[in-house]
Amino acid sequence: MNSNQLKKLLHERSLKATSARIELLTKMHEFGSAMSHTAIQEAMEPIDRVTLYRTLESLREKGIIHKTFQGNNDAFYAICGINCDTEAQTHEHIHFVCNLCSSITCVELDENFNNYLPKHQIEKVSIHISGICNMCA
Amino acid sequence: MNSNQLKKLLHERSLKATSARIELLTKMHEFGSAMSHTAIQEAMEPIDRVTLYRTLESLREKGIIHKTFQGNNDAFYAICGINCDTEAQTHEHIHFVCNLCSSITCVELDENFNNYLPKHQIEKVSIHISGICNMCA
DNA sequence: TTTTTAAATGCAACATTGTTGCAATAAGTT
DNA sequence: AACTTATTGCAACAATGTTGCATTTAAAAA
Repeated sequence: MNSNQLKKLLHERSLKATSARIELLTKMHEFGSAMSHTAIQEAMEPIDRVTLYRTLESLREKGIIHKTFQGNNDAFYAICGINCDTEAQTHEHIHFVCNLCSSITCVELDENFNNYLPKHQIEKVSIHISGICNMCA
Repeated sequence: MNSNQLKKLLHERSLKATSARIELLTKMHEFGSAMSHTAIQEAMEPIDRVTLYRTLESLREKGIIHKTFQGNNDAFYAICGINCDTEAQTHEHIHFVCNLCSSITCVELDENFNNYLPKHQIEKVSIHISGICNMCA
């Protein structure tokens, strides 16, 4: 995804195509899988911490990236529609974290979880799985 | 679970039966479902913050409680074997968070996730589901 | 029961992470 | 090019988590 495509995407979601946003999305795209907040911060150095928080939040609000947690309190982020096979702005998926290469694969989830939770109304599902991915196995 | 049972449990795991540990486990047991770190801190007032961190960590290390994250960075904790239907010290389950009453139900997970992730070696699964629980529905 | 000893606590100080307000800057519009 | 508004960068603050150390407490030994 080049700079012009990113600008178009940002404009579609009524966000200005600022250098911080373009750089962030480019870095995440290059990285190829989900990145932790810490990893993003390092990759964006010497960006202002506050700007990074606000940049991530604006992109998340507009559904361009999504945010999850994986067993510790370092949030991680993935580009929607690049790491994930869906166009929906909100969607559920399995995050598979490889314990060897640390890559995070997003897998769509379509199973009916009501089998497990009868009478529960399910509004949001997030699944985190870790192990060894097919590349590392 | 009374104080003597708790003392026995702590001794079995080579932990001293200190008042902080007994009080914490009693409060969590009374509460009935998983509690966030914030909720625990409030319930334990005026406990020293450091002591609470260390108490939670020691109980977690010995598999008496477990720790997970649910969409934000306020960790939550549940007593293993009380909130969960298993004796294993490490186990996988679905956490169902009710958006109305905020209770957290643990549901055992036994599905074969390799159906979703062919060739992946799955070591750890954590699932977070939120919605409306059967009590609130 | 008293003494011993090792673990756990409480405090202070520090480190890290996340937030708010505001003036300066940059993006998109006219 | 000038205008308008979102975004940035900084400073200050707030909240969360960690470390070292002297004191206290729990459990074991005498």
